[in-house]
Amino acid sequence: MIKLAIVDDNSFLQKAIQDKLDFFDEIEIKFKANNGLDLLEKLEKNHNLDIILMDIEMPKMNGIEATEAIKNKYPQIKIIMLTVFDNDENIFKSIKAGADGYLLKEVNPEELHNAIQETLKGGAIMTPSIALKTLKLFRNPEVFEDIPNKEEYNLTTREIEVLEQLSKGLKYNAIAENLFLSAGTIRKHVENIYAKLQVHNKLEAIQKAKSNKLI
Amino acid sequence: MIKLAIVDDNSFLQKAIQDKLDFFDEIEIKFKANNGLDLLEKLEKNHNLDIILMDIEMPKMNGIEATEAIKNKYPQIKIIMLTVFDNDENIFKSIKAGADGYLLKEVNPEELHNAIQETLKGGAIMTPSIALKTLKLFRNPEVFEDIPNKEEYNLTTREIEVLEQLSKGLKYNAIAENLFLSAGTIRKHVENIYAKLQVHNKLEAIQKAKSNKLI
DNA sequence: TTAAAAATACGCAGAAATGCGTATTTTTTT
DNA sequence: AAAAAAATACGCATTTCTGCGTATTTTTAA
Repeated sequence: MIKLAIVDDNSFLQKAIQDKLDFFDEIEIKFKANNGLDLLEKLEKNHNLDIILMDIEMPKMNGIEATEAIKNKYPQIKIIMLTVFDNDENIFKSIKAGADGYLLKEVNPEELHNAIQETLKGGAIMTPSIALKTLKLFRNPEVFEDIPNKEEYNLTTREIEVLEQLSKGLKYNAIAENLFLSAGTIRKHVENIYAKLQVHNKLEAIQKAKSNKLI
Repeated sequence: MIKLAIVDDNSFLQKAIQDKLDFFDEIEIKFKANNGLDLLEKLEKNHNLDIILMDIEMPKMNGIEATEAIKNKYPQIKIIMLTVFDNDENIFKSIKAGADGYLLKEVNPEELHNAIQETLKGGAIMTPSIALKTLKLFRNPEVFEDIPNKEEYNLTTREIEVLEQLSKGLKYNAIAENLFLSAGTIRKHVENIYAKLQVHNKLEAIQKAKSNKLI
């Protein structure tokens, strides 16, 4: 059985999607959620899910933010965006957030079913109009120049230096030797870095630093 | 009638494609070419064409170069890449060259027919495995630079799954919960991953996996 | 020239990760 | 049907990391 969830703030559209899936015996709709927050709460209780059909425009937390959160916490769960809008920004952000597919709500039951199957097999599915936009975005390298996440973290020179060493996979002792400091000092710098970036381990710190072009 | 051309240096594969299309009455195979140069010469005489099914690996002029040339001279002609290889480099270069779709030769007649229709309607079609690679390329613009020396590490599916979770910064306990395994099993997988990649911590494993496009 | 910020350093406690060994069950290949 | 590979799981010892507290010295800014 395929364990699936539907996320949409419009209960009519929720029902419409459900109706499309009712044709298929091996799909079990584990639950429905009305927005990203609602979904995260429900996943907190039970994350035994294979795939999520996600609307984008929703109150409280939209589908893109939710996708990002889920892919960080439960990366094994597949997510297909299912929306009425196909504007570049939504597509681009959805892909960046980690969506595994992107369909328009007008999709027919067979296509939806096929998309679910292919996604679970490890492929990806897009409606042709979306695929075209994806290709066009691809040919246009400017889009990759990120919307500068210009948050200000106020890392000091020393902290960035330590981050750079961290990002090489070096242990505290090795970094201390490299910089002619005590290991304790390195630890303290790392603590301060974590506090400033609001993370709790090396990997998260490095990822956040990279995505903000601090290193 | 849809006016179509097939470009492939292997006459058996040319014929195989033709056979797939013979089912469909509205498709007219205007001509076949054996390589990019051959195609350009034939277009010189008659460019009254709707769509081209293009192989990539060909002598004299390959499909990517041909696509670039044709999109420059006859941009109204649609081009679907049809190949046995789905490596990142080919996909990336094809898209950059202006291809309107990308299918693997194992595609069945209905899918091929559908792809032709959708492409002529102004959409784009990719097989799921290609679409996935496209999405990944999208998320990792760095990969555009280096075509790596894909070493063979023989990681298993499970090991890659664990690596992916590791790369999100998840702790062993969280990974265990996500995959419904014991933490001990995750540890063992990680140990085996380290042995295979010849590294000794998460960060090195993730970096090595990424640079070899294992994740 | 003070006050603030940054850099340095240590200690303790607990959490997490790593290395090595062993062993059973399940799946795949031969 | 047998052999090999993959996936599962535990235990023990050790290292490394993380969080929190405290404190001194150096550098920078008001």
